[in-house]
Amino acid sequence: MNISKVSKLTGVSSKTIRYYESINLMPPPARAENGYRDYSNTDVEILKFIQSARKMGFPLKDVSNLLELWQDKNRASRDVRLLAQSHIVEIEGRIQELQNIRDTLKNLVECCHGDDRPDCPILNSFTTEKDEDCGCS
Amino acid sequence: MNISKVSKLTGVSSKTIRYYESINLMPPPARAENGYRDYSNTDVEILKFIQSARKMGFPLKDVSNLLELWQDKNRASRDVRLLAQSHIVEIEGRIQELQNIRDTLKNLVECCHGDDRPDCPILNSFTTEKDEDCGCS
DNA sequence: TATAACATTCAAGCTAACTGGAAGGTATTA
DNA sequence: TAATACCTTCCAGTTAGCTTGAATGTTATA
Repeated sequence: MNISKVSKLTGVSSKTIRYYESINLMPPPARAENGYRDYSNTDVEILKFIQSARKMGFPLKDVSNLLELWQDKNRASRDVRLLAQSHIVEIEGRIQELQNIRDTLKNLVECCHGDDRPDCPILNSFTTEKDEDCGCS
Repeated sequence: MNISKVSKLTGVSSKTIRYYESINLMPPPARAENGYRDYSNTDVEILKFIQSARKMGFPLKDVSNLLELWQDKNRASRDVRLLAQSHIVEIEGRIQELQNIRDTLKNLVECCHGDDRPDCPILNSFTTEKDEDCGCS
């Protein structure tokens, strides 16, 4: 199976597949007589695995760990669980941060008359320190 | 006021202050006789403004727009409001994405016995396509 | 007076995860 | 046989937002 076939099957671009190989995330595939990469079904499975983990937001470094665990017959599910849990914690932190920002901005937007007048509570909030609540709600 | 003073006042490192100047985000400050940068109170205000906007998650490009609006006496608060609103939309999208990922992962973690056994639903979910719900909840 | 702690510029490096392009070989289709 | 659509490698560029370092000059402190 050549690279573009795999690309179609997995949704990963050929460039990216070669990139994953270059950083040792994927094992180097077999080569056909003409020197083309020749992928097996196992290779495709690996790539699909990588894709799934990426879609779950795991960075490549974590994906690499997960791959190792996946291929380790003696792995403890605990290890994977721990990795997933710490990933969850990290994600929740980011969600929290974004929610704080959103809430503040929403508050400010509500206070902004949003017309031709130059007076703008959003901009004001960037210059005057203190609570982010404009008290208009 | 030299650069390290400003750095302390604003919490922005000297390096970063120079960087902001180099990308034309900050206006170039006056220079003392020795060639050192000599900042005014206005400069400090500008930097504080930049910091606030950055803390709200605005990318430098948006910060630059906001700065212009801030300094434009004839600005319409509408413009700022629009910028803030589109920023909110973007943030909410990211929150949604992260929440989806978190929910899926949480679900998987709950299904994972997390012990020495090799069978792991988290890893399995990366190989078997279909709904992400493991049905154990 | 020595030295430490500032300041300057310019260039390069970092992180993450790719993407683009050039130069060249191979395979398929008309 | 010609065109086009693949494939290969290797190097460089992208984005965002800084950070590090080198070489050099200035100021403040002991």
